[in-house]
Amino acid sequence: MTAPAASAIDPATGRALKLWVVLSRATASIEKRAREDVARHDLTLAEFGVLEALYHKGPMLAGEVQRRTLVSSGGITYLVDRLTARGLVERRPCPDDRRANYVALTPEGTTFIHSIFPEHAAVIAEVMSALAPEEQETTARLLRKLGLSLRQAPETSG
Amino acid sequence: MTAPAASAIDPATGRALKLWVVLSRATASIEKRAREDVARHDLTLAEFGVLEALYHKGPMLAGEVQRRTLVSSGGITYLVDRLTARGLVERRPCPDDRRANYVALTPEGTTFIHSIFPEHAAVIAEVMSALAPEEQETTARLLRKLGLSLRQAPETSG
DNA sequence: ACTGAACATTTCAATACGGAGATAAATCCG
DNA sequence: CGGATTTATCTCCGTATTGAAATGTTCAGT
Repeated sequence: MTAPAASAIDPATGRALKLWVVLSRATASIEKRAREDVARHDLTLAEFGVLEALYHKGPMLAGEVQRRTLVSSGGITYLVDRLTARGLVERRPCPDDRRANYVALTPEGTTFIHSIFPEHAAVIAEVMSALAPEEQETTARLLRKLGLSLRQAPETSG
Repeated sequence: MTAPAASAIDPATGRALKLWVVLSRATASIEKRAREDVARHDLTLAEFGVLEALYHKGPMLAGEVQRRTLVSSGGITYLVDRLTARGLVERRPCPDDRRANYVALTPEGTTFIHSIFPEHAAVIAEVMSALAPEEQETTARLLRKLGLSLRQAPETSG
């Protein structure tokens, strides 16, 4: 009688809920660790994400960075403003489309992310080392499947 | 020349980073969906989490709710304040320890969460239905392993 | 060329949440 | 018993983030 409604949950739903809880917790734990790591350099995870995206993909349109880093359109402006103020990135007008503009690392920004990325990657690697390589790949494959299904079918029921 | 540093990443680190990206994205997508669902009832996910915890476990000390819902100490006060203002939960003094107090659902709160929980659970179930039951269990098992390792070993390197 | 719709980005106000220190109660130890 | 330490919660402030409306741009149709 201590679990009033849980008993009314069918197995499939219970399984889904359990997965959701575990997924949330694991992500929160890792995020916390990652956040602490980048905080040493006075960065938020979102800021780090922008730098990393530019580092690995080169200059991108603001909208691309936005989609890649999963922040709102207002958020990307804020982030780029902050990083610009620190001299790590810069805006460049897009010649083809004057509505848009590129965001690119400055030389300082490149040096900076180049120096801190490996440490951060090492932290993530250590965190994930709780799983064997094969397990990591299995998890990634399943989560990718899950994530893709959500982007393809935003609203199904009705 | 378009991927300046990625080539310098060893396979194990690359695997870990890839998993981290996929994990973040999947969680963000599901969180977004879950957030939209509870927003219909003018709740944040954190508020829903508090209600759900109390619903399934009965009255708990504020600190327990905090640990379970992964918010800060300041956050739990804020959440309980808001839910109290809406008449959904109430604080009850703890007879044994006057510093502490229980947080419990009011009758209204119980009715409320009872009426909305199944819908929310159904949303989660639908989201997770992209994975077969066995896949869900595998994912949950691996993520649990990952999450546990983090709580047990907060700081390893040094 | 002119109108209006779609689009990329920015501005702006609102807010949920985290974190440090304060408060108050319980516990421990001499 | 009385002072020190730990524990549970709250208050206060900062701030990252979102969502809506505004701004300026492109493009299709006529």
